[in-house]
Amino acid sequence: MGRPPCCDKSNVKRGIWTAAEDAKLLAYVSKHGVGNWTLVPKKAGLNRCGKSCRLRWTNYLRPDLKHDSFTPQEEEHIINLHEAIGSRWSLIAKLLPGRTDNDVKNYWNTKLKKKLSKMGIDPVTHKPFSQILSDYGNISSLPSIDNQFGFFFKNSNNTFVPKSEPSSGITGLPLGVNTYSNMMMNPIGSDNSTASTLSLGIVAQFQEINQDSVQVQPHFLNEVASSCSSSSSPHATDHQLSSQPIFLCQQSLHEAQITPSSSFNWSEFLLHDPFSSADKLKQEQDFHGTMMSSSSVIPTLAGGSELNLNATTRACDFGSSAINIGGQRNNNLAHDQASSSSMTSFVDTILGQDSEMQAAFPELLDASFDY
DNA sequence: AACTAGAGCAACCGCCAGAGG
DNA sequence: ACCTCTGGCGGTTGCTCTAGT
Repeated sequence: MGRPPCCDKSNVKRGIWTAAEDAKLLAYVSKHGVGNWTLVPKKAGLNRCGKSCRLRWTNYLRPDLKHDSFTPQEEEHIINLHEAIGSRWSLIAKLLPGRTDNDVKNYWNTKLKKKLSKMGIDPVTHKPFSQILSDYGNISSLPSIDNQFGFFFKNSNNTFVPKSEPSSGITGLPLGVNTYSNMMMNPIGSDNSTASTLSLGIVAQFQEINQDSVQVQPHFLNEVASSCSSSSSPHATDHQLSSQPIFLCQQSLHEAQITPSSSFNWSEFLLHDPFSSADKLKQEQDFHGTMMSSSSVIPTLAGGSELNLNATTRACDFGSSAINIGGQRNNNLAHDQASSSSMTSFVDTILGQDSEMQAAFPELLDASFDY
């Protein structure tokens, strides 16, 4: 028959661990290392289930764990990763040194979900609520400009209402959220504005980058694409990603107009009140700066194939860097680079390692990833 | 001071894939 | 081949603390 049960669950202690128990477990693991967890409680003199010991060790006692609060960079990273791969906490935690899946999961559930909701962003799809509504065809009858901006909040009746604060156009729009999928799902419309022209060029370049990138990093892009498109097409295939026209959805003129404002930085948004007047002013300035500098930004995106991996990294760098595709960084570029450089380089490192792995194990390229 | 609601977090639950007998 | 267990994972629960009334 099979193995004996790891413990008698009816006779093991449960609940909060005491300091003495922690000390015993710590002493044992420090001396013998982690091995068969079913043997650990017996050898360590603990009246606990092995599973409970493993959990206590991995979530609390491990010496490499951080026990301080999450940094803004980690916060941004979690959001971006969640947008890219969903609630795969163990994966996300592996990209956050010193954090456990439980830490990340708790932080998401207690703070980040609420934060996103307050910002008018659906924490599941990472899309503005307005876009979700429009996806369901409920927004077409609503008038003009407010509908662009995802500033829908739940009222006391638990229904979404637009924020009453007048919008100046681009102000406070958290459109960097889901930049990748916004580009896929919110292609530029048919107006003749500078913004639209700008974005058309960007989307075209993004399409080019995207196609090349599929050749370079299919596994990576598949993962991102399948996740980002989960709300509307949860089972998007590689074929859909690589060959389907980018202009998948008919979008309203209003939504087309806002695309250039995909100049958004999580750190800025999360750390500041998005509706404060100071931030509004700053964001307006950013937007104007973007528009003024856009013509010089676009050519930098039109690199050859050697650029594409990096460009894809930028585009799918699930965050501040992704905004670069949107014809922007703005006047705060230097500041942002300084503040997020460690995270960006970290992501670049991860992606670089991924590329190396792909090169070393080309058979992985043929593997299907069904999330 | 007492009560309540919400936040934060540690721990448990249940499922799954893989491994051992 | 089959059964059972382990280890790992994501989801959920429940306890503790704190702020508000």
